Amino acid sequence: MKTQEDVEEFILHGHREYVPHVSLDCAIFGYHEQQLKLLLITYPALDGWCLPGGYIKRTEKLIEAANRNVKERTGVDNLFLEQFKTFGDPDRAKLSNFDEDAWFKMTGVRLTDDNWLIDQTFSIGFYAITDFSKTNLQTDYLIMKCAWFDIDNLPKLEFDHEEMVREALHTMRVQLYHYPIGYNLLPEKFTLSEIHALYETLLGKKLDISNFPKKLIALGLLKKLDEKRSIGAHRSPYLYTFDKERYDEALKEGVVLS
Amino acid sequence: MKTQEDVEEFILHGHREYVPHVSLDCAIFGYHEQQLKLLLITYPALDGWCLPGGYIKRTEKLIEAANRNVKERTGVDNLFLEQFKTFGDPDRAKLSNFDEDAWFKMTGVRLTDDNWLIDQTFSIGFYAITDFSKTNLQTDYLIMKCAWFDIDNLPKLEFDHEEMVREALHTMRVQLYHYPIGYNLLPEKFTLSEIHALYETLLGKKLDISNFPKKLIALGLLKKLDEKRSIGAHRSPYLYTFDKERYDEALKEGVVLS
DNA sequence: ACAAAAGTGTTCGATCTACACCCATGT
DNA sequence: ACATGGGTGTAGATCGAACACTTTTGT
Repeated sequence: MKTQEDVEEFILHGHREYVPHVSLDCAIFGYHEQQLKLLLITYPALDGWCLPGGYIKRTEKLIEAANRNVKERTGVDNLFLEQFKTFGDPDRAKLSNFDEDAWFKMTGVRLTDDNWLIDQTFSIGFYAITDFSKTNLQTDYLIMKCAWFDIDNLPKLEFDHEEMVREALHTMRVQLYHYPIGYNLLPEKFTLSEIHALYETLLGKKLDISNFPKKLIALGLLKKLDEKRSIGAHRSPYLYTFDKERYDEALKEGVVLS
Repeated sequence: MKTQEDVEEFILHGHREYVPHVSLDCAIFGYHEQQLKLLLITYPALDGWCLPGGYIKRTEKLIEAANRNVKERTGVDNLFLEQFKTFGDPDRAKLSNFDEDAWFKMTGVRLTDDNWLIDQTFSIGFYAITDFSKTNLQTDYLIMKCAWFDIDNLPKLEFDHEEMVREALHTMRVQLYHYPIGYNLLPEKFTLSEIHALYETLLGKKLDISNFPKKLIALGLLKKLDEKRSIGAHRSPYLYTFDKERYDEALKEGVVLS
């Protein structure tokens, strides 16, 4: 959505290119140096923050649409993306404070009651995780703001997006030991401390530093390398990598050691 | 869908009452005496079998629509119903062998290309389990056949419904120890043998008879009663019930002992 | 007494948890 | 040598699988 013409076309005739009544929303988690953040956006004429989302093209597979969505906001492609739930109660998208005039000013089009965007819409929830320091946030003609928020300090969200975030977090945490989450969140080679911090942050709780590596290695997700990294005035830690083969299997099979 | 007028109205103007482009499909598993079956239906003018499904009324919550669907087919209300995945790839509903003339004979309406039923539709998958001996299968003006099939001997299914069944089975089996599945599948009071047979059948594998009760009791799902049941020429087994309070918690919390 | 089914231990090993301990490194 | 963070080891508890054993019941 680059120009105002794009927007007008989308509002008036978007249902030709996109399937109406169905959208997707992405809970994109961002990790970096022991901080867990969530990407939120704002739409024109709406006060509050929302999960980034959008409609699905008639030619697209579901996962492709989710990927496109994530890429449009963050610049990052081919992230690990996983469906967690679909939302569709009739009152889920009730707008509390839609400012018609502000919308008109922004878009140049009045939203009439018969517009395809007004009708009830189901939303398929996806979640993803990326390294927020490597993203390149992009707004849009229809997306006013786009920013990372600390997961423990989220603003009030519009629609049913707070429930979505709860469900997304829960699913992500359950799947953390079973899917190749975290693959893109660490450098190619990393230390145990780094992955330990990552898992603690994602799970939001302490993990015993001694038992933690045993578990991951037992699961076969980690490979110990023969290299060390110098970190200054302390003992040099060994480096590890993810066992890519195992991870690819996991993606196909769905689960590592089910 | 009782009369031909209903059907005509539905085909021509259904999108007024129902949300177009979105449907749901239910994998309804049926259990009875160590048999696991799946409910399948056929539509007019289509050779193959499908999962029962339908559209969602504009006034309905998602779970209510799923419930209505299950009740319309089986007569059973208020089953445990759980979403497992949403399907929406553009080619998922390609009809291989749609017989236009047969459809016209059945319904009295020709399906034109601009009909709301023809357009791309996303489907939200639900699964449920019931006791098939207590169901009362019902067909419809738009549902020609409706029958239980042995889970190990399913016919070829239309659309992407084979994938749906695979996913539904997988989700059900993962959730078996965490959700109050099976609550409606056994009599109020039952023996360990009965619930043991149930779990073996649902999981499709043998479970050690000795360790099995320990696990369920440890999870707190079972309560041992002070009664026995006489079963003839053998030792009388104790009776058990589900711990309803624990189960209700599980429904709210989502998980028993996460 | 017996067959058949119910129900209870008991052993062994794997896995988790908590914590104490040793190692490496630069100042 | 010591402070600091990296890494290993171990004792105890818990869990799970496998399998043998005892109990109950009607004939």
